[in-house]
Amino acid sequence: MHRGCEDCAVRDRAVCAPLDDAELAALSKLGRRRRLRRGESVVFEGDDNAVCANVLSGVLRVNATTPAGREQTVALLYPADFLGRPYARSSTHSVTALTDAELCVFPRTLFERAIGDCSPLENQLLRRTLDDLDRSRHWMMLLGRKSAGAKVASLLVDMAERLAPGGGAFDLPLTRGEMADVLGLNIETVSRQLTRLARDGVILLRGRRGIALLDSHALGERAEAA
Amino acid sequence: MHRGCEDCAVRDRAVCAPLDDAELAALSKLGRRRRLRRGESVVFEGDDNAVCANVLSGVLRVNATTPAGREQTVALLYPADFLGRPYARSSTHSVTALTDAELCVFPRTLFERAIGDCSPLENQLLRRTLDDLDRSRHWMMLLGRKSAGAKVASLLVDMAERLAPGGGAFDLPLTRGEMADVLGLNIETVSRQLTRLARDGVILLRGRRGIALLDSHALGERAEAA
DNA sequence: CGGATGATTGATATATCTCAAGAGTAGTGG
DNA sequence: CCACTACTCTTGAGATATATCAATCATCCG
Repeated sequence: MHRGCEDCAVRDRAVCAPLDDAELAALSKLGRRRRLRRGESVVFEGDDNAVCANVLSGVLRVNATTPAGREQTVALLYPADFLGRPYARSSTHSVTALTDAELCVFPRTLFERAIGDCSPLENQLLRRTLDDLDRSRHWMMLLGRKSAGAKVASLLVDMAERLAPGGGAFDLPLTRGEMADVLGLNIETVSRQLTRLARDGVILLRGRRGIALLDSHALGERAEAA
Repeated sequence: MHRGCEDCAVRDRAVCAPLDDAELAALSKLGRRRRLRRGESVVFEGDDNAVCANVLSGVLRVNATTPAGREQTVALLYPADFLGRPYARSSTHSVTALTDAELCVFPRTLFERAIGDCSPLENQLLRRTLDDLDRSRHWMMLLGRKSAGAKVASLLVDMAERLAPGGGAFDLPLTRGEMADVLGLNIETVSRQLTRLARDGVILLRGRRGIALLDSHALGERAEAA
């Protein structure tokens, strides 16, 4: 069955953080852990919107598809992030694992009931959703007004903050093509911009996924440049 | 002073819709009506985040500024929409009236207290914020992956739904330049796309702001085209 | 080691931007 | 009521960033 929340890796950072022991016990009865392999989806665009979840480990993407069939990634999910869309019967996005990942999954309707029964949970979810909205709007600015070079630099800064706080080296959770879907670019443009950053000594690329930020300051400048 | 909520134009559609009489009376004590002239701002990027509000009439825009100084509109607000960012000390966006407008304004901290005291209000705000997030992500798809022609068509469809449900003619609340800021384009490109739609008989332009959708179906197709 | 997939690089095409000029609309004040 | 002046909008020509197409090259995995 479901193990308790005592050993949860994101106990103090997920939506459930503000719950007291009794509330947590009630909520934990509804949840199940689920492992995902890289490439597996939890939510499918257009399908029944069956689940909500907390991300325990790994990186996921939230994708929308253009009517013409092109993909746009509208959010990246990291450990402790909340996933899902309460109060909607069907899902307008898909959610797919970019790396192997682990989730704490709740049936959507039960989770909605938990929201109604547990005011700290509702409030925390509201705060998170407001944060997500800010992030989404910030990303709109990037998509609408930044150059390819600034987009790529921004994404690297963003991922480094999540995956290697303090700076240094980390593994990219995304392929070039996946980065292109996040940034509204194509594969070749992403590749060229990375090559240029490496040539200029701002980053160091090691193999397909290895990256080190050699000059975070310069990278930040490029993320903000016209 | 502040008149009651009985004559409120958006009584049954704004965040306060689910409140009972007592709850509404308590909330209404905190709010004041405020008129805005076209061009006036209620919220300034980077400033103290002092207010939340309901839009009673008019159209407003929520803008973000690129570090390089370029503008991107991240949301349009219509009557009954909620405006503001609870739980944040400073504001990351500016909010400006595109037409003369009327708001029902609440001091942010008092509104936060009301959220805590009134569970239907909190739940309604959560639902709205989730809707806003969906809309924002949908717009990300447009910014990242649609062509100029599809962007302009999409915006027209969107505005028509809000301003002239049922189709037909309405006045554009935005100048060409303001449309460009919404779509991540420049003025000339917006103008050319509109001219083309008119030449093709999909819309009819009358003066600067007048527009009629002659062929909503064709417009929809163009909004979805590659 | 070999094959498959993903990444890089180059040449070319094209959508959108930029720059520049002219035309249409309002609004203003005589 | 009619210039006059401010904008805003349109249109065109040319520049440029990014996309597309195509080939080669790494890297990873079995």
